Amino acid sequence: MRRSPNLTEQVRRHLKDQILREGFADGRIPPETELAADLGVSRTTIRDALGRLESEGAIYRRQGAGTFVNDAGLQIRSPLEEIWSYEEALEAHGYTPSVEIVALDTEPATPSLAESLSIASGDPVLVIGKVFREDGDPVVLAYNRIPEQLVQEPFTEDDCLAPIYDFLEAQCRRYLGYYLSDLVPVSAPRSVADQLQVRRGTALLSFDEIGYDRDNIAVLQATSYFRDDLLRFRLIRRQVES
Amino acid sequence: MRRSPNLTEQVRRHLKDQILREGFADGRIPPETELAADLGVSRTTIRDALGRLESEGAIYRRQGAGTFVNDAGLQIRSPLEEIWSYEEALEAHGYTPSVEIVALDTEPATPSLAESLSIASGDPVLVIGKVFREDGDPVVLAYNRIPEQLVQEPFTEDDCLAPIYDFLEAQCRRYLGYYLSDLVPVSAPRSVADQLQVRRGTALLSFDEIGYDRDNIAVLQATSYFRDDLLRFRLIRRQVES
DNA sequence: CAGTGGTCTAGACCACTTT
DNA sequence: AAGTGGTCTAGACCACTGA
Repeated sequence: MRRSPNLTEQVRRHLKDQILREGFADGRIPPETELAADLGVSRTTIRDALGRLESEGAIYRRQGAGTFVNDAGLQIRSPLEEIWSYEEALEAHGYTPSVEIVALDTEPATPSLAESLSIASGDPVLVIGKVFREDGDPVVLAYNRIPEQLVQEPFTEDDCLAPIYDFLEAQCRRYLGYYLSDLVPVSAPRSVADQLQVRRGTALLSFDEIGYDRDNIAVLQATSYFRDDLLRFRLIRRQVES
Repeated sequence: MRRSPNLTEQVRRHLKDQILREGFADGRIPPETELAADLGVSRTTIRDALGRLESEGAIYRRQGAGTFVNDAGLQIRSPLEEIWSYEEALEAHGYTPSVEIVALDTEPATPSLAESLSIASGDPVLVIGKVFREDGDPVVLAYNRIPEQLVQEPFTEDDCLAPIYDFLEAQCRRYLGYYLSDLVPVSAPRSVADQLQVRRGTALLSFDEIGYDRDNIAVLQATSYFRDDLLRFRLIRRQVES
């Protein structure tokens, strides 16, 4: 075991694999000291890895009693607190998605968009619209907006098929750090309903997100719509210590 | 500084307070070694506290450069990965809510509810329905379902006004550990639309949750509906290390 | 009372940014 | 080169569970 990713992450993946292969009898995970000795790392590293597994719902711990596999929590496919591409998310749900560009355009920034992206109102913004399908059924409709001044490299339509963070790296030399995301229920308007092949007025979940790079600069606005009948998000909410 | 809550949490709150009071010049947080010396704790404790602040969006860190306040992330009011009462959530959004019971009943468990709660189909379930209002405007409609066999203590309607985890502790001697929550967009049906005073068919966000106690036993099912125009959820989604 | 997870420390070394 | 955050270790002691 050596560098990249770090030891804690390697241990986390090792344990996660073993959990998914049901490699722990009775769902009981060995004591931390034993894991540390077996894997040749310190108990601190083991505890960090277990801490991540706990926060993603894969295990739970009871002081004095032990550490156990959490079957209910393992049902989470796409952890909301992480960034994933829609291809990844759909594959995690058992799909084999295809992607199609449905919009590729330059538009002037509206005042609110300009405010979000810290650019001037009316500045040109690249708009990339994509639909992700499973077996012909549209599951996700996503629009990404990037200030045109950030786009340094020329690109083809194929480049736009890639996950947006790959596009940001290749075309803008920016590295996506995090999204600030609003969860917004919408009643499908005409254009969205057509793309997702649902009736107008169908209730859809949407994400309204601003993407920030590693220097905490807004580089991206994204709006995505999901067919609730084909893709549902699940998360864990924990009691915090008082 | 002594026990309960633990040192890390005390440090986290101390730093969070100072951030909110804008006590750090230029949004720059002192080096970890300096914080450790100032507060008289180890650097590890400081790092744990900073790690939590980072994951909740209050700060960001850049290796080699420093730690900084994240103004955008501070806009998050009700972190989705935590459990809060709706009173708390609404207060965090600047409201001063009132609560009213709109349902208090015993019903037989449907097959799917029984499955979720690990009880027998048809077993009696206590249903508590509540509406949370701001200035007379309904903001949240919540239904909680608890297997009647768990309810050990007699209770009055007043007990039902309390947050459901308080009810679980007082009446069932159970301690809520976490929720497994589905995010579900719904087109408001008649009953919900009436309670929330919106038109039928309005798109609403709902949570469909199973609550587990500290021993990982399902003790509660909850469905909640939110007026998107009055209460919106925001979260941080981070790039994970590859 | 033995064994488990929970908290905290002190210190070493590395990777990266800034000057 | 100096200073910052990132990783990892070894070890001490505490709090709680369960036989």
